[in-house]
Amino acid sequence: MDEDKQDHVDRILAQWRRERPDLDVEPMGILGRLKRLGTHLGREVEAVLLKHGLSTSSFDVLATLRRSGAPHRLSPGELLEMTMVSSGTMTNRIDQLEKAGFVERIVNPDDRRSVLIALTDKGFATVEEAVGAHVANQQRLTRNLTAEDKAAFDRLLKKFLSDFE
Amino acid sequence: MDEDKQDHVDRILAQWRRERPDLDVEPMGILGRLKRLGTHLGREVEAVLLKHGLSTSSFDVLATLRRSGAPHRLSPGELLEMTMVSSGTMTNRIDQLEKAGFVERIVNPDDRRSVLIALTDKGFATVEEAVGAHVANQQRLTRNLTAEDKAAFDRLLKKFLSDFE
DNA sequence: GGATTTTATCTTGACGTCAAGATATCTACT
DNA sequence: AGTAGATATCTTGACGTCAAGATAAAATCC
Repeated sequence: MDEDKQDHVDRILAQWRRERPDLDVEPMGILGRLKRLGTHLGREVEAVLLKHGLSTSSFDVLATLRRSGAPHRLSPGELLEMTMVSSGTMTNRIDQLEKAGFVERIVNPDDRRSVLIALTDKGFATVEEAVGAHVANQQRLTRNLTAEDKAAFDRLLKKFLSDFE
Repeated sequence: MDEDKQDHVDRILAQWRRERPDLDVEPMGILGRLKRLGTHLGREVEAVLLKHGLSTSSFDVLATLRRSGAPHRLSPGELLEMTMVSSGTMTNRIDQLEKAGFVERIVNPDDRRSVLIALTDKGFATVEEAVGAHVANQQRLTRNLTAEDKAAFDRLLKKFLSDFE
């Protein structure tokens, strides 16, 4: 199934083996493919969300609120925990979503340092539509992997990821 | 080996299953882990290169020139083909590297639209050191994967990646 | 109850990226 | 030769991100 065909990363590794035969580049192959694949997938995902007026960043926040369940409210701090971005980035994301009318900031009467980010009706409707298209897109993107591939891949990803979180 | 332990992505999927049991979220698990893993790995890589005064972006360009072999010169267009970035991004990267003294722009006598980007001695020395540390770091990052894991992972990545390039 | 430390969020300035368009040069065709 | 189209690079303006620090409010400690 063309598994032995040289791809872009193979050519990079071949160059390194020629120029620096002392280096063990096996990990570079894995990490290089992982990075390229991530870039491709990120662009595919972005393209679909854009049709719903959302960036990946915006979608991530709206989706986090949506899947948290009613009443669809979380503090910026709680959103932060779930999204691997800095606090400044989260402030920026919330600002945009608020400007677009997808969320609103509600003062937290119990802790005035804090604030609650609440999905508006418009935000809820938008993310509800977008998540359907997003999931369908994810299925499309993985359609060429067999069930066995997907299971093995997920197991390896989970194991690898566990080294970092 | 704790493969059944809930990780961050498992918790996200559980939330979606509760809120939207109609969605098939298996692909979301794979793509979510891939994205998070990529982010973690990217940060680890960046940290090591930073010790050599390089960003990942800068290193990518210098490494491409280095592994192309003597005389370590490529046009911006050739660099573009190998790096998945836009032409504007490449111009910006070259500008920085030139300012830092790692590369120089040499006019191409055969085609005056074009230019050759050449590693300076300083650039060569820097990338030569950096690539050693980088490869060692990549080995460290993958040290918890068995030889079988790595082979299986690479096979799956290559297959998946082939859908996009 | 007043001072200190901790927590939660936001602000600032810098960087890397992209899409779209500008510029300069080359190629091909008449 | 002259013109039209293709090609190679650079410019511009907008985003998303981060680290570091600012601000404000709570919690803790004496």
